[in-house]
Amino acid sequence: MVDDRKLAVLRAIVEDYVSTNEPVGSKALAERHNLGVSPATIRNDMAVLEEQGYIAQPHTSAGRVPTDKGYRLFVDRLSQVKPLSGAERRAIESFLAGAVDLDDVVMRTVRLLAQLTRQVAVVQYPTISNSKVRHVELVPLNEHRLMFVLITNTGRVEQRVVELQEVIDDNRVAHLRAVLNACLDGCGLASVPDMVADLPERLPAEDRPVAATILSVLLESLVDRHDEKIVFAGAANLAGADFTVGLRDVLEALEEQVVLMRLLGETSDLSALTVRIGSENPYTGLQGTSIVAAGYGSGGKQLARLGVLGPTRMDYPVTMGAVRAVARYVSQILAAS
Amino acid sequence: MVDDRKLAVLRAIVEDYVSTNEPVGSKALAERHNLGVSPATIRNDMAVLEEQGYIAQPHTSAGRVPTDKGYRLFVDRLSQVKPLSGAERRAIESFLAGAVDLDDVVMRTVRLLAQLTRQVAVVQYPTISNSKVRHVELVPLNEHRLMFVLITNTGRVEQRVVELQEVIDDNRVAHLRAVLNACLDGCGLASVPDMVADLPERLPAEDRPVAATILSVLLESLVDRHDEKIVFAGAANLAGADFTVGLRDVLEALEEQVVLMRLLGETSDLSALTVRIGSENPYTGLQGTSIVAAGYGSGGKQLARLGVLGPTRMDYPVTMGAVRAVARYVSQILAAS
DNA sequence: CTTGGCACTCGGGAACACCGAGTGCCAGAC
DNA sequence: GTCTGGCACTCGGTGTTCCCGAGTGCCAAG
Repeated sequence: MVDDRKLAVLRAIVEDYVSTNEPVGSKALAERHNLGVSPATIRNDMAVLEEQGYIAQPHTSAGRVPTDKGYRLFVDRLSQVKPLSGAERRAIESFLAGAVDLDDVVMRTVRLLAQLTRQVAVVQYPTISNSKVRHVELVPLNEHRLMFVLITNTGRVEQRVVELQEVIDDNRVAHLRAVLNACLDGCGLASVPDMVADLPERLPAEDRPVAATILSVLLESLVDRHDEKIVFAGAANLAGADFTVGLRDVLEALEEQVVLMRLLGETSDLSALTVRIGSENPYTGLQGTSIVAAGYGSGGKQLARLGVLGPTRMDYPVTMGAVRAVARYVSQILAAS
Repeated sequence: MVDDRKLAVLRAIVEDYVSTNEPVGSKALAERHNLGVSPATIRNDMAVLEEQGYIAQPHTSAGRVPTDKGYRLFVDRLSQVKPLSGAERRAIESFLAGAVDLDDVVMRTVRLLAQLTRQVAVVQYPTISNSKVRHVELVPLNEHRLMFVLITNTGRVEQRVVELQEVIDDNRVAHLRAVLNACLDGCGLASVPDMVADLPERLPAEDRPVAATILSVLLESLVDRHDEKIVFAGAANLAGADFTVGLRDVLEALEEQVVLMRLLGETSDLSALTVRIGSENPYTGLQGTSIVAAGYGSGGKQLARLGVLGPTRMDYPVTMGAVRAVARYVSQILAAS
């Protein structure tokens, strides 16, 4: 039985605990929020909430602290995403507008998010498999080597050096380049393997070995980048917050691309604002932390995700507002470029 | 007056303090190292060393701790760089050998160094101004836009999107590309501005506005990257070590490209192994840390620097050995590619 | 110059008492 | 039935005191 007042009490507990970082007691609650009832009544409610697992006592005779389950209820039913102030929105806009290329967009985004939320920001590079080929370039470096550059419509550039078995002159390179571009231009990266499967047969016999070498490198570069690149910033913000779990574990997780990847990405719905609270998180070592993430991408299609990581005890409405806003602005920027 | 025995005492103090992280007293010294004299004698020596500023007492009636000046003397005169073990060398080699491009080399290097030294590793991307142009590519994106790509001999790729005022067809792009490459191929980046200064005049009048736009972007991309890119890894290693100064300051410094840059780069001699100890370091907030850095680069020429940052109380011989070894191997890898 | 002896210092840990915020429970009021 | 004031109880955190021992400086003798 969870009536309205109990929910109000839970909300008050979460809010107070988030702002003070100290277990909150019945008396303080009655004073700071006008719930219209006495501390004793609140105590009764708290006893019920505790029994149901929404709050807990660090030890007897201390105030209550929200549990992960309590935060979850708070996020789901008791709070609203808090929109940013006008000044903040303008700051985001002007800060992101100055970006010169994709790297720059990502770097600015992650810093912005870290600064805005005063927490650790994490940004995944746009997933290559959702992008399309905009151009393929072959650049001869010397007789036996050429550099292969793949440019996608998200502005991403993949480069590889290809070692060739035989000498190849500029004309043949130009021809290969033309064939490749004709074949791949505008084609989704996911379908590249299909498109190039029969390509060698359509070339003069002499060019086939070279083409095969290049294609293998091309395909490899696609697979390779399946381990998506992820960057983070704002680690300094961890220093202030004291984690129940060691700071070391958190820092280690942050440097593990794979872990970060799954933190952001392991969700079915890319577009929604997802919140993962404390133990909902699959990784030990990140038990005391929550993740707020959102998808972003150009043209309505979600390409990748970004988010922040902070202590479970975070201001969810504000954090969610910041993440959502940044995701939207980045999407705009990407769509425009 | 610093006789040999006093130096031996200082060395013993540094070694013991580094390994135990506790102020070291005269008795312990006499036991652990066979200096052939009694604790009382050592006390006298210690009193002299303290007076000269090489060691200090955290408080009366505690052991001695090396000062920055003491570490400096130790590094300069009392220790030798410790070579890596064969196993470590092989590990480095095989780990770096798998790199596919410049980004990958840098990323692997920084991780390797962090793991090897158990400290924070910092790697600067090869300085573009020491590189040469290998190829310039212009890729039409649509009628009003083209992507400009600059490839250097260090494998670095700079890309910019150029917005044009007028429609430009493929033939004119091809022509421009040819002219640009003819003019710039093999030319050092530093001399690019000179080389292109009179280029517009050598083109047909109709192409001049377009060329000017492209060139301005080109020049800007050179200047822009003067704020060199720097990456770090191993922040988790900071969690263990307790700094006299706050961990937060260190993390903040690490995320400030400019600060890192100067930490690594502010030295005249690129090739030497440089060590900056505690307060020798210009930045408050990094007082309790030391930096060990070395230059690296392909073909005997130093292109950039790499190093590690750790508590002043670090094992200098081992750290220096690791930094030197990694710098050498990276140079080899770069030279080969 | 080195050494053993000796008195002195002082940080850090253990033991202890105390305070007060906070709780649970109960009887009475609305 | 629900709320409220009262009351006894708990217990973490803080401040105090005390003591120990590592370490020192100094001095006189070898």
